[in-house]
Amino acid sequence: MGLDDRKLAVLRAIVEDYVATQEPVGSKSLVERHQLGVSPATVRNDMAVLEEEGYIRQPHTSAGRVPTDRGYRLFVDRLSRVKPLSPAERRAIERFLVGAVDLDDVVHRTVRLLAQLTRQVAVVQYPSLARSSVRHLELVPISTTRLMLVMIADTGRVEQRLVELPGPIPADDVTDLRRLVNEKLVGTRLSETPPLVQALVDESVPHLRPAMTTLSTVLLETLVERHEERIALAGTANLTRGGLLDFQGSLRPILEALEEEVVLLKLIGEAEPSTTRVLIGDENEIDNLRAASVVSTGYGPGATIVGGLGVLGPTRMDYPGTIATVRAVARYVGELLAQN
Amino acid sequence: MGLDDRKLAVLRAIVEDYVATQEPVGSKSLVERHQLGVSPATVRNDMAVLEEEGYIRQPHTSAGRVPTDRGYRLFVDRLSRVKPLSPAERRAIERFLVGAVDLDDVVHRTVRLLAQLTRQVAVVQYPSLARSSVRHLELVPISTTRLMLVMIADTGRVEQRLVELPGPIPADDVTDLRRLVNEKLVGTRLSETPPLVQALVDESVPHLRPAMTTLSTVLLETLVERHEERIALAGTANLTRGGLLDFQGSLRPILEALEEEVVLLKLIGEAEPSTTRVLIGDENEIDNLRAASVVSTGYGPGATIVGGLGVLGPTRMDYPGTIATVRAVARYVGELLAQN
DNA sequence: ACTGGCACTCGTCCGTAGCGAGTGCCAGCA
DNA sequence: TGCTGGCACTCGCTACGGACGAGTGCCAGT
Repeated sequence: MGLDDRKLAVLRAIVEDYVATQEPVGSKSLVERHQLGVSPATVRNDMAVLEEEGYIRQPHTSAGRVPTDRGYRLFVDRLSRVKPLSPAERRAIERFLVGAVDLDDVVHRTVRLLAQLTRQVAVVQYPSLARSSVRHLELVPISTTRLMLVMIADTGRVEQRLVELPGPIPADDVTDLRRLVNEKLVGTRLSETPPLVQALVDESVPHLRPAMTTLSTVLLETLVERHEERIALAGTANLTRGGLLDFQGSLRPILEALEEEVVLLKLIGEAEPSTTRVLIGDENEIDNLRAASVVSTGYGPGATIVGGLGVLGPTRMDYPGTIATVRAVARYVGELLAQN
Repeated sequence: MGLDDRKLAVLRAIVEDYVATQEPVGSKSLVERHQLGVSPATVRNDMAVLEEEGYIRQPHTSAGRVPTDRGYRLFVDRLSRVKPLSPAERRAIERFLVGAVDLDDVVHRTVRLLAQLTRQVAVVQYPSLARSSVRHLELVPISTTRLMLVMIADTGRVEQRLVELPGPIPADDVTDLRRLVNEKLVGTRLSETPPLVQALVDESVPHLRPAMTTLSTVLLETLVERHEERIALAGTANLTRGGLLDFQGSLRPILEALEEEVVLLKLIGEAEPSTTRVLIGDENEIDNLRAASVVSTGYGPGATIVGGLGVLGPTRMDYPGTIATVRAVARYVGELLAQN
């Protein structure tokens, strides 16, 4: 499949025009809007080749061409540079994130910022517990048979769970329990805690054992199994931009997918270091999202990654701009986290 | 405006048929589907009166009638009884809510349940802090100049905030601070704390005063001003049911409104004891939601109310069924909270 | 290898016509 | 007075058809 430079230029032009106008682009308007230096007829020949190779297609016989998912893929991989951010955007990011007091606050501001800048649906994963370490465990007596377990992670995440003890327990024992779990668990990565928690039970003195057993169950449940990941979402209203043209007329499947945490995690939770992942249309494993594209990346203090964030929009999106924005936001959030 | 019994029966029939079929209903099909005991011509006369009074209208000259917001209002107020729940629904509610371990868990399960049962968008407000009392305040040292403040409310809500101290502080002082704030604040309603917090600063011994001042600022910020309310949302995909007929073809304004916490709070946060509030179309103060109806109520342990919940859907909704479900769910949630 | 020319396709945009659901009105009847 | 059957009328919906035009594929010429 010999795609010479001009054919690639034609593809790039088609993608850019289509993204801008939302309308199939024909050979004539292409040569008018771009300095290709050749006639429409030549462009048509190139188009025929591009279509044969599966990079573009005609919605109708007598209409212009539209990029296919494969065309977008080629465009993203080889035909586009990441746009530098405008100073205005840069300022917007700083202004938005300065003044966050809280991890919750950071996440909420970030997701709104992303939605606003990209004008698409934004998704931000809270710092993953699996990638966090225990900073402190607190046990707060609620009544004689109830404790509130509060776990503070080094990433700023705070989780709490009610612990229903098998029987009443004196205040001194709570102090002991608190000391024991902290001694054992502080500083360890959450993913490595299960054996340590088991050890806590095994090693505990007899009169603490029942309480410790219950506590360990809750610990494992809270820290490892349930709730493990949290997600923030914003900008769903942006799905309605571009009328009903994107998403083949029905937002239903998209909205359904966005309600499933599992799905969202799959989209943005598998971040690898310093990569921006772009999933275009069909490449998406989730059926409901075959008409959408996802741009995602990881974020974290310094070089480590503690979570993912990204945006979801129509396959017809401004990839260079979106990629730039997603990266920039991720970097700023990382810096913000590093300050903790 | 003399609306005799038959005219009311006609209105009721129109509402029921329109809700069921989503199509304007004509005089002929009305007499066929309901035992009104009169001819279509008579029904037509009644319809003319109902239209004159503003309870129904014709989308087009040659089409059947559709209820107006005013018509729905009359229907809800005088023409419908709250449907008893089916045993299946009752079981669904119990099954769904049993096994919740956490306030977070309760809220999430509730909002999903509501969305599923009513097939509409569900909104649940977390127990309002303003209506909660302080159960315990915990201060966890993160570093020598940083504390994590954790507030546990009697409603189960847990809020945390990072406190940046003006200077390093020894562990003993943290203990003192903890004791002082707890002695002063535990048991008081959140809305009554501000003067007490101020008193804490005024009364504190000199060497604790700087730390206490900072702490008091954060306390006031966290507990009273910011974040004060939290909201959970589910079922947005249900907005797409009924094609694009509801909401006059554009989900945009609805989705935008749903992204604003303030708006949602206005919708469901003003609950009064044992009332179910129904807002129909125009009655809604929020412009974006003029095409929608909201059914909401308060919930809480026993007779007290700590928060609101409700659903949002097209004005063309099954009011009796929706009202019944919203009430039932609110009652179950209240019972669940009472167990704490 | 590129270009201009040309025939062809086909979606879009009217304008027209027939259909039919539904109405309003009226005269007649209990 | 209130209900009914009958009837003319409205008007949205669908189908049909023709003009238009953007866009294409192909081919012969440079």
